[in-house]
Amino acid sequence: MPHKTPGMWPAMSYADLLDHASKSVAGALRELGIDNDDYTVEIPSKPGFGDVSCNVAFLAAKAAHRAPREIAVDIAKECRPTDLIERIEAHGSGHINFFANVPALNRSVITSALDGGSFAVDVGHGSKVAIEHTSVNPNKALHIGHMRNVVIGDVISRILKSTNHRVRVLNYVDDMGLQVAELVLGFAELGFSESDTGGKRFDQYCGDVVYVKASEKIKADPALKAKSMEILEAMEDQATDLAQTASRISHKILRSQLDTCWRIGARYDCLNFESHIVRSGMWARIFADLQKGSMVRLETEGKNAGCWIVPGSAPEDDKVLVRSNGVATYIAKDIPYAAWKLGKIPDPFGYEPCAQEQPDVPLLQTSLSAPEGAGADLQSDRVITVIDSRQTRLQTIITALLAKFFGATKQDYVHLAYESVTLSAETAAQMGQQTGGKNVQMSGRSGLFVNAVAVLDMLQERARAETLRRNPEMGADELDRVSEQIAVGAMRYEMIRQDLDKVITFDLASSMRLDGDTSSYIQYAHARAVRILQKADRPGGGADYASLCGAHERDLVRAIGTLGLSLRDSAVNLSPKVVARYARDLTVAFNAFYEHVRVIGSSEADPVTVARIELVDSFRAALAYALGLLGIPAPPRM
RNA sequence: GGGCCCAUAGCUCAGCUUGGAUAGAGUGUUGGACUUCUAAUCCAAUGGUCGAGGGAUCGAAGCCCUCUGGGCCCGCCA
Repeated sequence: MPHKTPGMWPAMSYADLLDHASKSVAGALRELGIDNDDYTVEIPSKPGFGDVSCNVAFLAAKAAHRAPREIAVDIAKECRPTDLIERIEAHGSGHINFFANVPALNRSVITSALDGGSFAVDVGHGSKVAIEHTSVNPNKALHIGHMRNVVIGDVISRILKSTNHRVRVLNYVDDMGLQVAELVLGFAELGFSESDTGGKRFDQYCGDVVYVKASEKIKADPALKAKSMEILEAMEDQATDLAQTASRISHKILRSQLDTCWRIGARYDCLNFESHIVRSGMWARIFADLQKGSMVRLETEGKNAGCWIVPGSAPEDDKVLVRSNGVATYIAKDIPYAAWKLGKIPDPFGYEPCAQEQPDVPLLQTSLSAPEGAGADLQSDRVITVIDSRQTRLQTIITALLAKFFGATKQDYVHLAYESVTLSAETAAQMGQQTGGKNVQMSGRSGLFVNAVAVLDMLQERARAETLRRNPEMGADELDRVSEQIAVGAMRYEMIRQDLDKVITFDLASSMRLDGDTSSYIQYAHARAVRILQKADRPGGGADYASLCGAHERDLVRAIGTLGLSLRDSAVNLSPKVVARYARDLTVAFNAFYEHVRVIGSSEADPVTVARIELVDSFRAALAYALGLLGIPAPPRM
């Protein structure tokens, strides 16, 4: 690569540019005897105000009893240029604007972008983070609501890995819950066949047919309700036939679910089974300690008589830990589990490879028979649990109890909440549910949900038709691969482009869009860049970085150079959306460049052409990295 | 009744954490650009009492308070 001088140029060019501006201001303030360190330097939202802007004059105006613009003039006069900053101007508004040395900045951004791996930034300093996501009850196929969980969790894990965190990804499998028991009832009591699924995938058959039917009958028949509770109790004892059946069925469903997660590129380090948590005796040990203290008590009267509770601030806030029949509640089971994740208690599990082989990275699962704590190294300094916001209240309680019992802080144990995915009125109507024009919550119990695999398959068909239309000569294998990559990207992007606290209204028709603010818009630009690079001879001559000075080139350079800033922001705030928007903004900058600036055509030894080719290559590298953070594939053709 | 979240263009959303320059995208509608590195693209026009009111501030979409509308949660289910 021409002009690549490792170590000579900063790896994070825009972060450095900001740093230069900040130090320049600090120096000026010292000269002027102004005492202020609250000011910020930032990249202006609009062009025309320089490359970096500082607000210090506004802040200093008050103490000095002077107009911001006057102070700005004084400060700007004292600011020293650097190798990245050419000049400094006080703007009439009071802002101080820094103008970059364009060739130096271009060179810096391009060389660091072309230096593989230089996009990563250090936020975590090597700290250990466990991320738990997916955690779908093993009684059904994943629907699009679950996909939001999987994608958020997976993207956060990718972002944290790229910001120097040691990340472990966990998937909690509740193989002992009521939902599994009700499904077992469908097979054991209602005559559903385990082998004849009517051509459906097993998870889909169980969730769409058996579970829905069983739920319906249980609701109508108290005897069946009692029966499902019996099954639930029987499942506690591994030796019973019902426990064996439950285990066999839930594992079979889990296998189908994992296929779906793997299809969209999610990977895990360990599956944690609730049955193992229960049978490990973790809760009993903690409970014995708790009983000695004053944080829990046995109720003798009132609605919770016979239960062990954690007293709340008011009687109605009391939370039951152990039921009157002696069985621990979900909250009780979650406390030792959370404590285990945080390494607050010894590891009671052994680990063994998951029987179903995961692509790319090995997958473990908890085991009670394998030797304990066999080097899985899962326990972490910080735990992030991805669960939808309907469980915020419960998670708040668990966080508070963890603080009380184990001294874990809010930073250690994070509930990463997101709003749910609802169905549009139109899509609900297509599924036979009239909602009077309103959106509706999905419901596994009543069968009102949109299957994730079905959506992926439809997306792939759409993408295949579109790709074939443009690439009639493309072979079947490549067509399959590319259309799958487009489908996966579309699904993932849709799940993270909005903020976590926004409800997603899923509409089947509009989810099939491949233009506008979608992942295929972004992927398409990647393919365009790859095509240019394929066609261009790479002469290896000197690049004229000063020539990249038009608005389109400069916008593109800025977009490439700010990847690290977006990555840091998204990691600190646990916000996948920040990277999604970055990828899109980067793409917008490239498309504008592409439309207006010719790359190939003139002499390819021309230093201007060399610079443009390097710019395109830098863009490709930055975009591929950003897409990697989002788990969105980057096809070279589409 | 209590708690959490949301409200910005016709629609879907950025911007709010850390107040500062003309509030931005996509979509929709209208018009335009393919003998050119892929038109899944681009350009132009259109479109905003930033839910309402009050407060602190030189300055508010952003901060504080009140209210309105909407979503979600409040089980010996998970």
